[in-house]
Amino acid sequence: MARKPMQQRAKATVETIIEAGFICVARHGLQATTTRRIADIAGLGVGSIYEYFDNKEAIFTAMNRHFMAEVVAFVRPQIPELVRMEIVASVRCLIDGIEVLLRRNDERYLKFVRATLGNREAFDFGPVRDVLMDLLLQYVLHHPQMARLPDLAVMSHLLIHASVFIVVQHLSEENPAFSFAELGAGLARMVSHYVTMEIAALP
Amino acid sequence: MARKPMQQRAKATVETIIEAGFICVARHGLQATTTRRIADIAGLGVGSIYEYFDNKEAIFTAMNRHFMAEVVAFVRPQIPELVRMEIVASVRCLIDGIEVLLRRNDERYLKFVRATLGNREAFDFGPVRDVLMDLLLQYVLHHPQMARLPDLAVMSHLLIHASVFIVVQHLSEENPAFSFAELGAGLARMVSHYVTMEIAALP
Amino acid sequence: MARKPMQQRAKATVETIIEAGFICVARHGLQATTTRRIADIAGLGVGSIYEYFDNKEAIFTAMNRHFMAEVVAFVRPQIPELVRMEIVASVRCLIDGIEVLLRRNDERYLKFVRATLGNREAFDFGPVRDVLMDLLLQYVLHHPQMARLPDLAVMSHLLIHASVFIVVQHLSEENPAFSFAELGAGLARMVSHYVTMEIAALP
Amino acid sequence: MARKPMQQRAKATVETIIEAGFICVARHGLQATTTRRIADIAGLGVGSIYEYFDNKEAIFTAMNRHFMAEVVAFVRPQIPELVRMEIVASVRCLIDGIEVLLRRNDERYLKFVRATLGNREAFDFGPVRDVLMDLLLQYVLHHPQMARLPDLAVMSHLLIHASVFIVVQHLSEENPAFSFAELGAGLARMVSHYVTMEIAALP
DNA sequence: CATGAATGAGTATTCATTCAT
DNA sequence: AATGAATGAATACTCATTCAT
Repeated sequence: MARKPMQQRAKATVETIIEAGFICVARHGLQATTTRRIADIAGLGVGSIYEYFDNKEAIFTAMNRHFMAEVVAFVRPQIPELVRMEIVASVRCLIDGIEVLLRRNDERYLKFVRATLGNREAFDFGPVRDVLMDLLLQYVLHHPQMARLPDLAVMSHLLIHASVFIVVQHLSEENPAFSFAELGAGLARMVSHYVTMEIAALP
Repeated sequence: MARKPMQQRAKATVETIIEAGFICVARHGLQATTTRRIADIAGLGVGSIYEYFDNKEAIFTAMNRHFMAEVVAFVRPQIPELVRMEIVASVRCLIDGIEVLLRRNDERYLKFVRATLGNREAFDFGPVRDVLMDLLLQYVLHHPQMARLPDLAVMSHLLIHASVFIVVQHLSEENPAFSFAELGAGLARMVSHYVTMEIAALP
Repeated sequence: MARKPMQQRAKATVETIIEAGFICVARHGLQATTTRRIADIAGLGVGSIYEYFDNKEAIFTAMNRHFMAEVVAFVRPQIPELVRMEIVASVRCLIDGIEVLLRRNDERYLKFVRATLGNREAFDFGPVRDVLMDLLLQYVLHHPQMARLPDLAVMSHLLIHASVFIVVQHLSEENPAFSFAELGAGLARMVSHYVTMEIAALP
Repeated sequence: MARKPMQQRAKATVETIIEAGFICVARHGLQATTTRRIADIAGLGVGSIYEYFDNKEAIFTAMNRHFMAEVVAFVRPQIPELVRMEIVASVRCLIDGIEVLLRRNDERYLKFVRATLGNREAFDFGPVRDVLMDLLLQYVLHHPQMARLPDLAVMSHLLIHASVFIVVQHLSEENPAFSFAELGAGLARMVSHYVTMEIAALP
């Protein structure tokens, strides 16, 4: 059983392991990310990993948590600003920020997301979905006419999931047929039109 | 080196192996799909697999090819009909058909897609993307006003990729918050509104 | 999952592994008997062991079964003769035979018994206890006055268990204070006296 | 190198560790008794164990010594009484006492004996054998006719070893076919009869 | 004295792949 | 063409022991 880190040094070690995990996945892929390799990158013995993690899976879980927390920490403070913008601007602003975040540190996070996308356990999208839902809710509160949109639940789910996948997918493309900015613009416009039309259709 | 199957019997064996692959992934997951298990399900010796496939990866590639071909074979004949429908009806018709296809044989294909989604090599989306692009192109040819839409390339890419992911994602959900039909309807409406708005905006 | 050996060659391999197990325990002790060492001694790759045994424990179980079967195969055919002898002669005859058996092949079996004595799973004494019980029963049938002995069940259990342990214990002694023959004689005399006294005490 | 505990507190710590060892073996078995677990149970850091013991083996040795000393401390004071009894009574009295001792503290000692029986190093029977030999010697001195028994050395060795094993074996049995008291009685009677017969046979 | 963080050799087990029959 | 026995590199995980603080 993994110990709870009690000393300051131990806390740092945990961080080191998680970071080594990201580096390893980025460099070698999920499959080739072995406990030994993580330990090597972290500059630790294999055993040290098991001082803090019950098993390999737990490292991935921690990595996911770490990443999701970072995204949330990036998005949440911007919500007040984002809700005041027009839809197109808001979406673009958000997406551009996300791109920067995903590309930081040699695309560490981007590669992690790509690698774990298929893996329900390793990739738990929850916290980010929640903050995006929150953003959307706040947006609606600032734009009351949107509150009357039908199927808001369905559409927001659809929008959020699709966006995440589209973004990851595009950022992963080696030779994309068009720029990320164009993608963002397209996404924004689609949302905007949808809202406009639906509201216009309301009695 | 795996020989090219020349005889009728050999072709059948290859098919048997591919089918065993799908069954195995569906039953035990990608990780637990070993050559031995595939051979067992196929009722063959392990060695026999290597008569027809260079390595395990090649089986997955063949499975992907097989699956994609099936989707294409399902979509292509419907194109003439689909292009004559309204956007909403067309999208819904297509998506409903896809659902049936993915759920056939104990969700064999759905489980395969889900399992290989993160894997760029095992999941090569190409042929399906092409037939969908083709459908879209034909659709535009039948609805000339759409030809003037700006960013058609971007938007079709966006639409197709997002749809595929959204569909797989929703079908994988254990307790979806809304029905697949609602999802299809939402998707269709979004596309429809987008087209309407953009065309209206044209000079 | 370990395969059932289907070919002749496979059967031989299973035997080889079991024998290697005995050699390894004899040479290095139970603790140091690793799957790799067994494989090395057997002249096989590690993997081959797992073709026929689910896990390491299963090898020990098979070894125990093999050993017990050998003891039984040694004792059972002698029962007809043993039951016709006097108690002292019968016990001595049996015990001397057992010594030879245990000392065969560099004391392979003796060392195995010694090593696994404490291990309820690895050392399942059952089959030997049964054949000894059988011998005792037959003996009683040939010496009807013994049938009237009280506590026959208790005493036979006591006798058998004690004998096994005493024998193993003595054979394991580096510098025994007295010979194995003396031990056997003592054991025999004790049994004999007990029977004589108890029968004499009967009404 | 572990220091010799010089202070009172250190002595107590050593005792704590030994007791933790017994608890750990009783709870989790020999295999699962790790230094870490012992330290946890003792409420110490792992490192502290190595202040007092050179290695893990040394803990087991100390535990064995502790246990054997306890048995000796239990038996020795009773010798004067035991030697004055009849054989049957004496044996029963002794054995019943041993049972109580082994069952104390959740069968701590019984479980320890069972676990280490096969292990020559961890289970050194010496001190107990010596006190039992002493008891036997004193007994003979009080019953001078016994002094003329032939093979006294052999028989006492046989008796003592068999008894120890039989007792442990029976106490370990989940569903014993007969009670411990019956076993003790049987053992006592066997010894008694043996002595009677042998003495009667003397010239 | 006491600690717990760090270690790394060692272990059982898996599985894609080969190859003699 | 077909097989299944054999392989061994690779992997996750353990745990006695050390040592800096």
